[in-house]
Amino acid sequence: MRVATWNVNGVRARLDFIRIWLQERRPDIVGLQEIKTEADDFPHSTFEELGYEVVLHGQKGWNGVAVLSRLPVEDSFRGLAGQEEMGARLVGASIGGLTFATVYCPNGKSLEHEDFVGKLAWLDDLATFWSAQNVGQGILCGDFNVVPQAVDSWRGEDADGQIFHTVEERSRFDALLGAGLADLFREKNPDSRAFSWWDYRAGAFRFGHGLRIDFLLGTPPVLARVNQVEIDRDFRKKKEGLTASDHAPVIADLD
DNA sequence: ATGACACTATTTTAGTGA
Repeated sequence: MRVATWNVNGVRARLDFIRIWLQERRPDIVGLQEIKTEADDFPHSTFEELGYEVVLHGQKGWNGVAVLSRLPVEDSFRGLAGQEEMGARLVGASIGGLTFATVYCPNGKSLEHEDFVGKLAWLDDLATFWSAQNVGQGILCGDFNVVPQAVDSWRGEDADGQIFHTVEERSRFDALLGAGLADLFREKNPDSRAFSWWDYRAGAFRFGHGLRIDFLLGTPPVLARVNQVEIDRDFRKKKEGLTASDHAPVIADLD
């Protein structure tokens, strides 16, 4: 089974690019973030034609998440209770004995902004939500907007304390790990300096100025099934003249 | 220090992103 997470930065603007990726990589289950559309404007037919069922939690213009599955979806859930005012940022489903959820965590804007406090609260509620599910085989994936360790930032320790790199944000990420979730990429690639996001501006991608903020987190039974995890850096580049998202997909292959 | 690029919205400029 192949699973993946990808912040696509607009599903409608990215549709032809996503189609190429799905046909080339053939994932079974995908968590998408920043689809930036409500359900009425979602390109349902494109995914049906490619063989995917869609579980969607969208809103107009901003945020929005979806799960794509080639396997039958047995059950689904949308939204993080009590956090509705933060937008459409969580969706999940039971698929093939797996609880698969994907999230687009709030950005926080700046350390002084009220949204930063909201980001921390949202992450607290996410950990509470996940723990309450008592998940056996489970994956929680998405764009967490947190850089877990210095090695995950192109600026290394020089970025410590900046937004995405604060003790407060890192402690929330660590709480998810403490709740039994493993960072699948880091487990399989303990020493890699690898990024999943690069700014569109200033040639950040070619200069290697990136961050690792997109994760596939898995419960212990899932970790035991993982063969390999990779960041699909090739799909951060233009394809057939089409503009890429500023995030690369992260892919894991499970037994 | 600032901005750089890309997306969306009853678009023609502004807000957001990380």
